[in-house]
Amino acid sequence: MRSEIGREGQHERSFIEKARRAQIIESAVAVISEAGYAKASLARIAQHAGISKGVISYHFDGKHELMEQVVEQTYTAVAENVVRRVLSASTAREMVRTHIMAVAEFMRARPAHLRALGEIFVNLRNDDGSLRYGVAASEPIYRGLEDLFRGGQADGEFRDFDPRVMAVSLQASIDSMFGYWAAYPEHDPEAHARELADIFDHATRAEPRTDESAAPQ
Amino acid sequence: MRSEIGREGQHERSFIEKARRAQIIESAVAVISEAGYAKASLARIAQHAGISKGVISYHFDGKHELMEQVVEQTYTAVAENVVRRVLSASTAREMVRTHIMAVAEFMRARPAHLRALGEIFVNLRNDDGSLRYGVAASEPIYRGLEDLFRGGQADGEFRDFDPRVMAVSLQASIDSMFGYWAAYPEHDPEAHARELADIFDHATRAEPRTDESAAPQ
Amino acid sequence: MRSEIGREGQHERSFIEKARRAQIIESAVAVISEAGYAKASLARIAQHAGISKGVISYHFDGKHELMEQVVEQTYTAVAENVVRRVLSASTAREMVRTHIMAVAEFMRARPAHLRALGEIFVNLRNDDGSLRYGVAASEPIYRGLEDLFRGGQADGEFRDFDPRVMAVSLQASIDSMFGYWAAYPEHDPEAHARELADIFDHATRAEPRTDESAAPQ
Amino acid sequence: MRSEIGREGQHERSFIEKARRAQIIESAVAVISEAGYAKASLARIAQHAGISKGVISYHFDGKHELMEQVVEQTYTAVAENVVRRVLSASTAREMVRTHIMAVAEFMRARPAHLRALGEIFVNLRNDDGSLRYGVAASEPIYRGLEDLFRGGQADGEFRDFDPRVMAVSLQASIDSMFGYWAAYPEHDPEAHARELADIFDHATRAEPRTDESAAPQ
DNA sequence: GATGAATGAGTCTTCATTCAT
DNA sequence: CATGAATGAAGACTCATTCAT
Repeated sequence: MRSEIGREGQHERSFIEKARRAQIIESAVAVISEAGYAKASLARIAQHAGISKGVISYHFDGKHELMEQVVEQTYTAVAENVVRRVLSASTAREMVRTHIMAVAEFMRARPAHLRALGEIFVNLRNDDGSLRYGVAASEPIYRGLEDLFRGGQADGEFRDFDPRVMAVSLQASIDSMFGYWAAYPEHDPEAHARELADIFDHATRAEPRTDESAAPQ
Repeated sequence: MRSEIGREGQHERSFIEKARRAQIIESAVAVISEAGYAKASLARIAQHAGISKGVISYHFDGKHELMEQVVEQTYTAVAENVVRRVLSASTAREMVRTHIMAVAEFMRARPAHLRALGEIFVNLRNDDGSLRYGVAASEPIYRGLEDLFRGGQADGEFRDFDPRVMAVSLQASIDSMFGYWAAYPEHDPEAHARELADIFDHATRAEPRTDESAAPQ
Repeated sequence: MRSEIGREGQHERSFIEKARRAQIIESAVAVISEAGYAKASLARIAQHAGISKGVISYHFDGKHELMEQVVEQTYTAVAENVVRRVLSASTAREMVRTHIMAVAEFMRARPAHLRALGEIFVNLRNDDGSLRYGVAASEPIYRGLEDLFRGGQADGEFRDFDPRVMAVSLQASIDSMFGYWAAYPEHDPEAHARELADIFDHATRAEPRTDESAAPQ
Repeated sequence: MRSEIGREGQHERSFIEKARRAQIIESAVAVISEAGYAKASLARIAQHAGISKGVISYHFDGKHELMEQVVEQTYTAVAENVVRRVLSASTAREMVRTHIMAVAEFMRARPAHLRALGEIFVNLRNDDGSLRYGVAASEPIYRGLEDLFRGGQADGEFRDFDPRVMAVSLQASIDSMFGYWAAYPEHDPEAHARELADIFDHATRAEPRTDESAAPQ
């Protein structure tokens, strides 16, 4: 009901409304994560929540807003969790490793949320057909990682590389860790995360010596 | 159709049929890449091809098969291209670099195909709701990279790491390179590819010395 | 509600209730006149009144009754106004002219009410699908005009014509005056009213002479 | 299907399509005229035509286009019929009378069409909420009548009056004739038409003499 | 081989109404 | 008295599929 952000002039939500919205969002997450975005109709989400279709329309401006809320909620949760832990690390090197491990942990705790997030990212579109959350939605993450990398380079912890490409690649590798685990549930995500941390540790660290270590060709 | 003659295997398709199928596949690629999977209805694909909707149903068993054919065709093209070039390299290290560069090249040559491939990968589902091409579809790639890595490790070119995790991460990083370029067309994909090659060069190569180089924690 | 007390007639409504009903009716008028009948949902009316939807249901038996009340209120106001002024005229000829001018005046004073009235007239239907207010709703007006015309004919002021057809045509012309003004706000309604009075003055008055003035054919 | 006017570059309709469109339009007319615009859902129209809902969407771009087609078809039929007959009259006075009689005739022949026309006129709205056919849609009629009146004034057949107001009033009176007949089916529309012709004959004709004929006040 | 036509299930959304608080 | 919440039916529209020609 009504709109959400920029609450100009109205309406802190009642307790019961917040509860309903939360319930519907959870159902949306569950349905999307199980059946995929395309099959996640309002009917199905309502059915999963045990409510009537109209309730969703009552509490959300439309499917679009519901999806955005799913993203916002999940995203916020991930960010808080991860950022807090990353900031507790002292060196850039440790920060990268912590970032990877923290995301992996969150992923183990809430696989459905992450899956739903992924589905919405690649599917939700604006009216003009453009992706609502494209790569651009990851900008904040890229930016944060870039800063981190630049800091490490300034400190001499990291070698000289393009921080943006490193950020994009790291983020993609983390995402794939989740996807891989989803496909192979017997796979050990923690071990994967540790390996991944090693990979980017080697990829970023300053050259141990002044050898002829640059890439050939 | 697809059943009357020589039903034990495939009947060989007539010239005209092959042409029609190719034409339809190309239109599917174009529409998916422009409008996204969800908006890629048969009607739109037919319109783009300048034919009637019925023709698609005539030449393909259904939308599902059409999508599978799009994947198969594109996939085959990528694989041939990349594999041939990778095999021309002599060391494992060079092979990895060549792999990255070859994919990047293909991607620049056929962005629509890659985009369509991505859309189908994350959207096409079996009747039971499971993803038709999940991570599992990348198994052949993973397998190939694994072998490559293992070879390099045996040769002493590469350090000791989990080849599967490395394969998954590399593949994801390559995919993200494409996605990033799609979102930021002014971004230089070749430079990105070179950076990426450097990243995985550092990530895989044998330790230059017997330092205290392992990651902490 | 509307039933507990004094159920044999109407219970007299409390002050607050009358105020609420008036407020809701005004909002209904405003919304109908701005957005049209089809878009005048209870939700919109409630929103315009700054109250909750339930209130309307509480004070009115349903949308149907609300609409009827809008008609009744407006209709009463028009009738009182016009009738009083018409009766102050002394000849039938002046009465017709006064009738036209009085309606025009009311129309300028309350355009929204007239517009809403019109919308409800052509839209509100009984459960069986028949128009709630069809032409039949204008019977009182027709009747009044008929009497007026007949009086004028008896006095020799008016020529011999069918008073019912004249009444229907006059009323329609008056209504159209309003509609035309609504469509062309720069149009001068008072001039229009004067012209219209002239038209029906010529149409009704007794033949100036005993010419061969009857219509041909 | 596809769009209609401005047939740039495509598509004369097949025989069968024309037939279907005609059939659907007739059903729309019937349903609107019987149940009213608000109840004339695509479902009902389809049911009346004995076809599935989707057929309508297939042959028309949407409900909006269907409604416009109903108007266009009916309008064209009326116009042709009436204009042809009016032009056969020789004096302005006769033309006015013929106009009235011709519309009355058409109205008797196709009451449902006229009723549907009326319903759509006052109900169909553009996306922005404005009436698709407001008074403005009658402009061509007004214009034609105006010319006619001006001609008569120039010839000395008609007295001096505002042709626009006369046109609006005449048209409204004609419309009301139809509405009245619809409400009172036992009413004789031909007699009504004759009376109406008399009314406007008196209203328009030149003053027989130089009496004291101007309106009082 | 190809087409246009038709179907019917499924999509989101709107809405008048009811009800517990 | 008033509210927010919920319902369930009905709305227009989309789409993959089927079929006669």
